[in-house]
Amino acid sequence: MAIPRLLVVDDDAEMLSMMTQFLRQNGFIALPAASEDDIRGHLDAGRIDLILLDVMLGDENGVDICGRLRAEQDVPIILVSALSADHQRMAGYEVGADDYIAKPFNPQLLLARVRAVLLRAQRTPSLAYRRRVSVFHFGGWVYHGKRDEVLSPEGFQVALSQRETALLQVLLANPHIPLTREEIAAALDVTGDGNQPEATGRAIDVLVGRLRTKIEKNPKDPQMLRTERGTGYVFAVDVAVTDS
Amino acid sequence: MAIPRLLVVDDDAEMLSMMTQFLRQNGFIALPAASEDDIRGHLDAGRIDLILLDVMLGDENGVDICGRLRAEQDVPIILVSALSADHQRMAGYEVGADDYIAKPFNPQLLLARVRAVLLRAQRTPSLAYRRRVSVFHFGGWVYHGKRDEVLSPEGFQVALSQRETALLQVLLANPHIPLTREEIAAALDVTGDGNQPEATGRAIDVLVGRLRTKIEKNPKDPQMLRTERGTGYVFAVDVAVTDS
DNA sequence: GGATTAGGTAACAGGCTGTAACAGAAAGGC
DNA sequence: GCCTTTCTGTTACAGCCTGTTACCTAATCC
Repeated sequence: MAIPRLLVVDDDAEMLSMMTQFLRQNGFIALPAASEDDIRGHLDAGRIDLILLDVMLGDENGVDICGRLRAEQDVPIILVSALSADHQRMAGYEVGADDYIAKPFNPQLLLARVRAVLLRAQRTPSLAYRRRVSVFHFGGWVYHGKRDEVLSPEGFQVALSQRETALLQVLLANPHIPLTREEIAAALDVTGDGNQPEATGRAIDVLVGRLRTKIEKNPKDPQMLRTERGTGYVFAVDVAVTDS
Repeated sequence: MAIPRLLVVDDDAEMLSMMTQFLRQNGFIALPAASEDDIRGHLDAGRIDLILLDVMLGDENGVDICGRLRAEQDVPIILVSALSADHQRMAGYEVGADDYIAKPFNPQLLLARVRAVLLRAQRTPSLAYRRRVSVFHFGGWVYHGKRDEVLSPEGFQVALSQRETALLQVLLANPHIPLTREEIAAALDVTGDGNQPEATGRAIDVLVGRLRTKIEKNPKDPQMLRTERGTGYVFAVDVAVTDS
């Protein structure tokens, strides 16, 4: 993939400058925009791989804009907002946003989400769609998105719980990319109901352990779902996706 | 789907403001209107996905307006009224309203009904109409709406109770869309007599279980009528609709 | 090596779901 | 009207799922 081109939309000039600079420092092409007209101009002018769209745009509403853009195009959109209230979050997803980040955000989290959305978008417009139609191959294993079936290299069907399946989907969408526990929790909630992820607890650790017992030959020495000490976890296998 | 555009019609300014604000907070585009002329203006001006129509409009009658609109267009209509007397309710349905809500209503119930009606409307003008004329194919099964007959992939006719049939219709109208128990109950009541859905009880769970024993090859491991833990149920099959 | 910190996981508890059993309601049949 | 059958909601119980806690081991730092 060529360098991803991001369109950053915010009506606060300082915020806009800060975000574009940060994204450029991290290897992206970041273009600033301040209004829906700006966005449309950029979309007409050239390739845009992802839009980072502020929810509060003066008297305009980012959610509405997102809805209108999505009705016309398949460009991935991440909504950014100072309001982290759940209903807002849900409104964003209903409109077809690919992800949702609350301000103030952790810069690393922003990068991780941008990368995750770009990776997903490389192949198909929406994760939900992909789940319905795709088959994932990884390390001899097969995951049928349509049937939620997991087949071992030997051809045995393995039963995963809903939460384990969701984790596997997150990993399949982000192979070779280290994910923090927070990122995983956030991604799981995207797939699910959008609750604020819990601050404490070892839920992700335990979930990872449970998935390992089911898909790792030797869970004590995991080959695919590796620990990145001090960081989180990595899905260290190549993933191939086919239709059907 | 883009953000649903709702037209809220009420001659009480305070009520109108309250409802539009609440709907906007929940991610909808809510447009206010106070008269039949207002409604026609909006309908001519742009897309309207659903009309929330107060029955008492000064000297006008929402039921009459509903009848006239429906004679001309297929826009879904939910009637809202302070009078919950049964004859009023029936008058509403005879006129072609898609649902009927009594004031004062539970806000969450309003949302559930709005969503249910929108979901149904996504595919077809009216469920009643579709039932009369359509044949549904899903996972090898066939449901003849006209005759209320269900045929298994092997061609055997399967007898469903009234309630089971109603549930199947709701599922056929919403494939791949997770439905909460409340949404299912509301949709069933629309199909039925419009009773307030019971707050407690596991009626939907049991109903789902009963339908599973009849249309799932292995009810213990359902492939079509899937559980969405913490949410509700999803009809996870593609549905094809043909005339005849 | 010893101390400290991070990660793995067994055990537990609470919540959610499936379902058998029961009872009241509705619909026929006589 | 009375009985039978069918339908459907409620209840209770069992089992699964999942987050928390606590303890242990492994890695890291000094």
